[in-house]
Amino acid sequence: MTTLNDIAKRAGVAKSTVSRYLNNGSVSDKTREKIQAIIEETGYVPNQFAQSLKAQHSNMIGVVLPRFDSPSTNQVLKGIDDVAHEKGFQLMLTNSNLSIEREKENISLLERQKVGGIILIASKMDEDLKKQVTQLSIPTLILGQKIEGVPSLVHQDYEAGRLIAEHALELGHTKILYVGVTEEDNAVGVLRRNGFMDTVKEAGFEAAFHETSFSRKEAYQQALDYLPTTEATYIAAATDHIAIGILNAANELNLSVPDDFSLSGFGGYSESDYTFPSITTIDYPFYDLGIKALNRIEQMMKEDPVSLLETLPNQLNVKQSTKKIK
Amino acid sequence: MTTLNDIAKRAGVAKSTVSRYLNNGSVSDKTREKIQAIIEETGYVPNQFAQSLKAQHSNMIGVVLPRFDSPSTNQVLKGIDDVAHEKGFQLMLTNSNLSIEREKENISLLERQKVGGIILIASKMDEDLKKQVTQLSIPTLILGQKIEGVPSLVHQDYEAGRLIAEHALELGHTKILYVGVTEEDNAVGVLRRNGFMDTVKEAGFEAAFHETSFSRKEAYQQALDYLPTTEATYIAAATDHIAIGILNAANELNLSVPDDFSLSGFGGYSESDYTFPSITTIDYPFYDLGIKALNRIEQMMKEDPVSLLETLPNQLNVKQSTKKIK
DNA sequence: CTGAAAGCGCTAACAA
DNA sequence: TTGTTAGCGCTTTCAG
Repeated sequence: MTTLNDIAKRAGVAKSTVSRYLNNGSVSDKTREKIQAIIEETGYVPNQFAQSLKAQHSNMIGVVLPRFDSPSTNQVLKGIDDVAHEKGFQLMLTNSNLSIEREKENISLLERQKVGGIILIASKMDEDLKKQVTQLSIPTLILGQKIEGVPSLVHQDYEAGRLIAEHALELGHTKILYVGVTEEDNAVGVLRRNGFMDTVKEAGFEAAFHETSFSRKEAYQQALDYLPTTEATYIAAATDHIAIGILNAANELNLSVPDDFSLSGFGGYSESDYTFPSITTIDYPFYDLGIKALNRIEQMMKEDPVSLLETLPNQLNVKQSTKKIK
Repeated sequence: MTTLNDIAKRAGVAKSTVSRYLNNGSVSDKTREKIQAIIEETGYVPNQFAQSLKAQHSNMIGVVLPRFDSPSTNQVLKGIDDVAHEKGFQLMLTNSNLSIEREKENISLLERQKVGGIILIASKMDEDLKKQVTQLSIPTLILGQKIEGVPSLVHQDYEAGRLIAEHALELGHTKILYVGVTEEDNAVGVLRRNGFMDTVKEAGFEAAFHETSFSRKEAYQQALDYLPTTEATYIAAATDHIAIGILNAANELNLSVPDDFSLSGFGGYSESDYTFPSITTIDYPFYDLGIKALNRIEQMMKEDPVSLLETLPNQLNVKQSTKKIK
């Protein structure tokens, strides 16, 4: 392996000169050329361990993600990765497998690895985790949730709830069922639902509520139970996955969407395009979120000032699964 | 930050003694206890950069994956991650975004990072790449493809093709269309198809062939064209995604699966469970592949001997989309 | 069983 | 502009 020292010897200079060439660049033209030639010839690449040992941190970017098989997370990841690749950052991905304990573990791990920055794609949060994140000495960016005092990028979930509710009301629906998830998830479980419920209430109606999990399978099985008896003409599911589960149950029960009831999701995963009927949803800019995230964490690593909170707008995407009530 | 030196000083011993305590362990009981207490008290954690600088390599495991949004890759990843987490290995994931150039880049990158082992989830391959992999000084394991002389784990794709063909024939179908992909992908484009075609031919029939891409959207659009005129009573798609695309087109055209034609995929992604009708497929053990991969790379890193090639069996999973011909 | 000392490859303060 | 030097935190010989 070629080292700084090798280059220095062959160029007949001190290693600090080579180091300077590599970093600041304050070197005479003559030595510059000499060094350059030798580096090219040998294909020298600096040893990252030595650099990091010296610097006391690496410039990798750590990412904590909730799971590998979430289409939305994968879109975010793709955005992060595209920019990271372009800017030459190395990513260190850690999976917390939907466990809050592993989220904490992963953060500690990235801290120990002394990554330059952390992007936390949040799922569940508790006080412990918030405290841990707040005390981190590494620049940290939260995606999808908020923590007091920590920079974050979030979707406009409350507004998304409103958009879907307005859509349902415009189509003339008044018997409405909202199928949501646990309040432990603030963005999906609380904001979307509140945006939806508030809007329905303001219009003078009341939506029923059913709580399910994020699992498509569970949504499917529960829907088999409640679909036969529900009076709702519009069912708003809190995610596209849940909506797909409900659609599968409707098919199973020989109910037609949107003839028997209208159905919508949230998310804009490409999945909701490929069901039949395709499902009305709110498109979230996941890919853009990833792009923004990496740019922002880079700023933070350079200690540029950044705003604490940025919200990304989303929009209604009307497809085949919703229609005017007769 | 606490260092080895700090511990040594506080314990009144030399740092080499602490190091020995941490590694081999040949230390007197008395010093052992002293050191232990201080380490616990301070929460000391060894500096990985220093360790790696010394060792000239880290014990992270690098993974090269084709893209983030593939359900099968995600399953493999989950298997890899579960074992890695259990065994305390750190993963370094790199995305090659379906580009063979980025595959090469990523491998070089992992080489420069001096990871302890590389798991290459292959997609496309060319001679250059094969050469690069063969010359690697880091233990490397290929998933899903073969390279001469490099350990690999592959699916039984040819056999999978046979299984599906046998199923179609058993149901009495003789007018068969196989919708496949490019031969650049050996496992999916060549082996699956050959297994299928050979079996059909041995039975005395001939299947038609249509080439498409891996994209569900493209499969959908092309199917809109050929479904109205095809004579096939059985369509075998080379992946579940393609099958879903075809199913969507059938829905669009008011064709019924399996009444108008039977349809099958390959892959066993959970997606094929949640369409209506659910799609007959070959279940591949992706998660197990990930588990095996990590165990194997660990062996390789310990320089245990490993077999060069292991093939993982898969099995037919009959669901609602295929039925006996009338 | 333990300590002293060298060195992994790099950076940066200081001196020339 | 350049070289000398010290040191990041750890492991590992080699003596004792």
